[in-house]
This record gives sequence, C-alpha cells and structure tokens, in this order.
Amino acid sequence: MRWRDLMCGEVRPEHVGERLTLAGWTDSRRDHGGLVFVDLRDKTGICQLVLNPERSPEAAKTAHGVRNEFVLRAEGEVVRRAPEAVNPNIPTGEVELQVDALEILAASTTLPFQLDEEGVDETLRLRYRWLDLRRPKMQRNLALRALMVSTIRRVMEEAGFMEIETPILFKPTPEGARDFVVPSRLQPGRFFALPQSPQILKQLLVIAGFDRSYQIARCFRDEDLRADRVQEITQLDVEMAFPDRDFLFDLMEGMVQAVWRDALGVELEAPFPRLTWEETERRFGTDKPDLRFDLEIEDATEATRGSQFGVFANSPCVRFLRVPQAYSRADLDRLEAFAKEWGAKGLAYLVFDEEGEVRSPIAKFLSEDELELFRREPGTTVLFAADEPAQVSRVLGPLRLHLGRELGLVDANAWSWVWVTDFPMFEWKEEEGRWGAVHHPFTRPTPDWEEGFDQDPANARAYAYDLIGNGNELGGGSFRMHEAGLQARVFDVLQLTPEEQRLKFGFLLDALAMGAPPHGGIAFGIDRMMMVLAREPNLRDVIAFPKNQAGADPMSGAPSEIEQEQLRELGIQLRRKLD
RNA sequence: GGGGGCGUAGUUCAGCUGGUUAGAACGCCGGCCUGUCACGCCGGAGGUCGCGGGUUCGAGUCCCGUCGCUCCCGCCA
Repeated sequence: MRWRDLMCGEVRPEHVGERLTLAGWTDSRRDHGGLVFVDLRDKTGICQLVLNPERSPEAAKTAHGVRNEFVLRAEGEVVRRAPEAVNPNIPTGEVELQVDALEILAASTTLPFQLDEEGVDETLRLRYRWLDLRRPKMQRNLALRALMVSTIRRVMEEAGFMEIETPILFKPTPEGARDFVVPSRLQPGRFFALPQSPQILKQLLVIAGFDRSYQIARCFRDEDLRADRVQEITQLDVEMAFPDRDFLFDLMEGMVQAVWRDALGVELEAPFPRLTWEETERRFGTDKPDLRFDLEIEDATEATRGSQFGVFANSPCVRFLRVPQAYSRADLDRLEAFAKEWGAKGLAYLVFDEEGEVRSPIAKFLSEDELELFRREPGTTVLFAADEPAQVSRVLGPLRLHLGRELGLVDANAWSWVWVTDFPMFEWKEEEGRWGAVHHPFTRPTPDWEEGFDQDPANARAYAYDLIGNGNELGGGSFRMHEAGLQARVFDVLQLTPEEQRLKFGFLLDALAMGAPPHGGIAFGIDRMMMVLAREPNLRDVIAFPKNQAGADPMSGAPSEIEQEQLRELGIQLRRKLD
C-alpha cells in the first residue's frame, strides 16, 4: 500500500483528473454540515480536501469527526476549482482533492496552544516542541538550516577540505569558558570536558598532514545564555596548512555567497570590506559593526583640547554622533538615560533646530570656532561622549545601534558583511591580575609583533580576524603558532608556568616540536549564521530542540537528577540533596 | 552575581483611582449549515488571578517575600 502519491503542497493543475492519495496533518476543518473542507498539511504546504456526502457518504461522515492535527490519508480525484472558488493565497489554490476514501491514521488530543497564534509563551512552545515545529516558520527555518549545512559541505569539499571528526569527550580547556564536565567511570575521580571548540584537535590534524580539514562540530560552553547565545552550538571549523589570508577570506566569502544564493537567491557582493579593530572601534564603537546604516562616530578630541568646556578639555577622548533629528528635551533625557546605562556620566548635546538656532546647555561654554565646527544643517542633533577611548566606544557604539533602529536607518532588506582584523592580542584580566588571550592562546601575533609582543602585551596585535554579518560575530579565526618556542613565549605572557604548560598543553608543545607546518583557520557559528539568514532575533528559533535561558529543556526535563546507583558507579557523592 | 519586563480561562490578552457574580477573542464541547478557505449562526463548559505572607470592612489591583519565564550587564579564549 502506498501511503501517499504526492506531497500536499505539490498538487497542481497538471494533476487534474488523476487519482491520488495524500497524507498529512489537519491544518483546519470547515464543516458545512453536508460538505466538509479539510486543509491537509505537510512540510511542503497545504491542499484542500473536499468531502461531499453525495460522492462518498462514508468519507464525509468520517470527516465530521476530524479535528485539528489529526493525521489523515485521503484518496480521491484532483479537480480544478471553479474560478470563483480559487484561493490565490496558496500554491495549490487552483485545485482540490475530491475525496472518495478518508482514513484517520492518528487522532490528536486538544492542543495546548494554537499553531496559528503568535507570541505563545516560549516555555510552552519548548515543552511541546514537536507541535511548535509544525508551524510553517519553524519548518522553513530548519529546512534552511539543512540547506546551509549542505551548501557549506559542498563548498568545503570543492576547495579540497576533508571532513574529519574529533572527540566529544576531551580535556578541560584552561583559558576558555567554563567547561561542561563528564565524570569517568573507568577512571574514578577523573573527568572529561566537552569541547568548547575542536581548536587544538584541528591543529593536530594539520600537523598530522591533513593539510586542509573541516568539521561541522558541536561545541559546548557552560556560560549564561542570551538571545544570541546558547550553551551548545554547532560551528564550521576550518584549518589549513600553509595558510594565505586572502585565500581563506576568498573561500569564506564564497561559502557565505553560496549559502545566501542557495537559500535566498540573494547575490552578495564580494570581496567584503575589511576594517582593522582599531578603525571599527573608532568609527562604530564596537568590534562587530552593523554597516547596514551610515551613522558614524566622529572624533573631536583634538578640536576640543583647549575648550572652555572642562569636560571636553579634560577628557582623553571626545567623540560624537550627529543625528538627522532635532530632538526634544524629553527625547534627550531618554537618550541620556540610555547612555548612562552604558556607563556614561552624562550626554552632552547640541541641537540645531529647524530654524538653525542652537539649543544646548553647553553652548555657552563653547567658542564660536567650536560651535562652527559642530554646526550642522537645521534639524540635527550632535551627541557627545567624553571619556577614555574604550568607554567612549562603550557608550557611542550601543547608542549608534539604538538610534539606527529607532530612526529607521537600518534597511531591513540589506545585508552587511565586514571583516575585522588586527585585534589586540591580550587583555588585562582585572580579577585575576594577569593577561588573557583575546582570541585564544594559540593565536600568533601579527608579523610586526612577533619580535616584541611579550614586551608590550597591551598593544600587541594578533593575527586574528572576525567576519561580521549584520552586526553579529559570525566567524572568527587566526593564524596559529607552529613554533614551540613562540607558543611558549605566549604561555609565559599568560603566566602559565612551565609545569602548567606541560600539564595542560604538553601534547600540543610536543606536536609543535615534530614538524608542524605554518597553519591557520577559522570557525563559523552555524546557529548565528542561521539567525542572520532567517532574520530571526532569537537563536532558539533556528535550533530544533534548544534549551531555555536557564539552560534547561522544558520538554524532557533535562537536566535531571540521576539514580544513586549511577552516582555510586561514578564515585560521586552529592553533598546535599538537590530539589 | 546584578538590573529591567512579564506572570489573570487551554492560548493571546483586557481588567481605570482597592468595591457586586473577574471579561474579550481564539480554542474546546453540543446543535444547525452543500463552496468554505480566519467559514457562518445558536448555545455551553472552562479561572487556587504564579506561590506565601501582610495592610484593609474588602486585594487580580497596594506592600513585603518567593518562584518561574524573558531581555540586558557581568561572564562568554
């Protein structure tokens, strides 16, 4: 027996006259007492079934008992709809199936929420995820995701990269995020960690002679969650020997172009622009700039050095945004509150109103020259931040984004891609009182800094790069150290003692000492890239079975307690009962 | 760890300054209906107002605490 001859969404006028069997879920039922209409749905779409008691009394009778989400199998004849009965809103709208036999394959209880309702509580959606995933948007997102991964594999294979898997049970990662930990039964008291990234392993593969390898890898980080951050992610990991940055950038641009072409039919323009970290911090106040709108941060540090306005004169950095809008006092108060949330002490402003008059409490402190410098066309507000450069960026970056959205400057149909390069190599970790790696501890300095990075860690630059899409960090990579000596010098800056280096990374140092070629690579967050591709504000809507913000799964109840016996086998004792 | 928002029928929400029996829409149940596609019409059931305490003659509404979800900061090499 055939369950079905065609998918519901694929029925077309060319099938008129054919006898077909369809199977799917009941999207809706419209019961006219005699005549009954059923919209039958599968992942391809909807087809209308018509049950006419004059044609098949049995089937029509069955249809009266059908409810939403029942699984049906219907056999009948495809007929063309009368012109006035055509539904232009669905691809199958010119035809329908006149049903001769209807079979209920599975009933359904009353649903905990309606599939056509927007804004349903997310816990409920996650608890009944199998229902939530039936919604067209979720079906589309997961289909796009499958397509993305398929395209990525094709591009990587064509470029001569070989897919190699690496272990999920591995070693804790010092210098990284908090690890997910798995106890070992055979080695009581010892633990595996789930990988935060296959970073070291993919380097070892290159050292092993697999000079171009990639992997669609699961990575785990036990940190707090956000709309764009989950604990278990999927990433494309790429590593190559004898790397060339332009080659790598070309390859990744080609990959992104192919995905956008295959998934959306969109042709992205390449090469993508490149900005150094320093430049993007200065112009956009962030290391992940959203270039879908023009608003840029401008610098006035030099121009205000001798200002009568003390805040300007005494700040090491004065920058401003000019906004095509003459803000009211109330708006400015609101914007100041926003700036203060990001650590600003205040938000100085100059409003040039529609008459060209200046409204500003600081205008009286500014010289004519200064005023002229900032004067803009009527209907403009100039918003200032004055502080240390990093703090200025921390205020103006978010403010720029906020204004971009609020003023509708962001083109919702645009795509912004940009490489950010030359990141700082180290950052000072205040609470630990030492330097930490900005990217990861295997990233080499730029050629300029190989000599002296350990003399001036604060200013050293890393041979690292990120790919930013619509203001989201989608990819990041670096050239690595293939010289054991250079690697050891970096570990020294990170204040890892030789003993710790041995204990934690001995195998890597050994490998680097046995014929390691120059190498480098990149990793792309598949989930994040999906979020951007599908224009979803939330990562969870592009993942089939995500955890909630508390890191739990409302569907299965994971994480859950485990049997005492299991704990005993693992040699683990809980100090107190969890509840 | 910190801050903001939310929590009222199955779902999405309304409920003004505290005041009769807590409402609407959708869903659900029953009835009618042969061209609907958000079908329509008639009728009905359905609520520990997250939980605990307090103020009050009286609390969905005010206060304190607590739990859950969510967004953000910290954190996330």
